[in-house]
Amino acid sequence: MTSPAPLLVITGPTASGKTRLAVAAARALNAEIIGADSRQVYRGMDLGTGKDLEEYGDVPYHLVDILPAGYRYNLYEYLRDYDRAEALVRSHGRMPLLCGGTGLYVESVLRGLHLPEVPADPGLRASLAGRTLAELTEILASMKTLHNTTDVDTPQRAVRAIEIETYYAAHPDAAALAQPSPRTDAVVVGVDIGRDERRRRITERLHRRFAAGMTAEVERLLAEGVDAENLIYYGLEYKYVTLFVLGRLSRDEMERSLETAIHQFAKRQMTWFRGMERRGWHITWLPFDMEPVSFVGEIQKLIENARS
RNA sequence: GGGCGAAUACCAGAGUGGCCAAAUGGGGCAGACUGUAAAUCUGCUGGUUUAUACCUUCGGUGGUUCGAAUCCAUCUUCGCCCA
Repeated sequence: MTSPAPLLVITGPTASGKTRLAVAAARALNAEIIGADSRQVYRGMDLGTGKDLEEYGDVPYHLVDILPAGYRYNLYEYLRDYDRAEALVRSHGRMPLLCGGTGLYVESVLRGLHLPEVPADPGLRASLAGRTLAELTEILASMKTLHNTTDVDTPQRAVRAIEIETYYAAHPDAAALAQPSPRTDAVVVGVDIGRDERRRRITERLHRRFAAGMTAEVERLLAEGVDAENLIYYGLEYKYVTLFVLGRLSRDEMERSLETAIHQFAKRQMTWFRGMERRGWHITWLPFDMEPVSFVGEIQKLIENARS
């Protein structure tokens, strides 16, 4: 009796070439790719998110192009969709290959986190309206141990956190569901790329994207009725190109700020991965410029070791 | 040829006798982060393994002063204006 296929994870910073390597691995290992990218979920946002759909060929992929541009996806929805996607891949008798650079999504999957649906509570929100962040923080602290800082970054976040805690208090079964159970069947590979090379590739890729019509892509999204504020909220390419299209930034300012912002984003991704390692996740780093055949060979070894 | 202005840390830029290793912003580095995560937030950023400490720094040189990034002289470079 063979043990079930492990969960293979391929992550890394932006512009490291994750997709290409993941596709090679999926072909060799009979896997289907599940995206772990908070922006590639949107349809019509291709150049700016670096979707590279043509690289997939006949390899099935999930959680890419699943939502209309302008939608605001979140972690709860991602985990819900992830669980469905993994079940679907397994029902095909294939190995799930989680690929993407959204650290929060990747780590949440690895932690075996499943969040219950917590509906908005208009009454509660109304009763908390106008409270200061300090007051909200105090209320939240009285409900649970503050285990993170982003809950109380802004009043809106704090209100949502209180809303969730209130719901948990009334629904113990939902609270129980939110207890993570870390997965032990995962093999995590990181695409390793040095800082200078990473920055070079980001800059180079950015120029290619502009040449390929990234500005036109944003103009098209706006013309289709996607709200500019939502595009700006997406950050990076969509934020800066939208600001340029709206005339709020000159072309030169936009290109410079965007390039810097992407470099900073990649750095933040690396901070997340280092944090994951400190939290106990083992990531095997393989060089970004490895031959796909060798890359796949290394992964096969890792999977065999994990099985024994 | 004459006149004026400017030269400050990686960059921009404040400071105009002591409270200045020098505001602020950017960049960079490090970090946090469970319902926004390509988001949001925090710390550090001349050197000395710790520092309410010392050393080196504000174009160069030489002065004035108890004390200079700040005042004076001179040189260099850059910008502007009049010829």
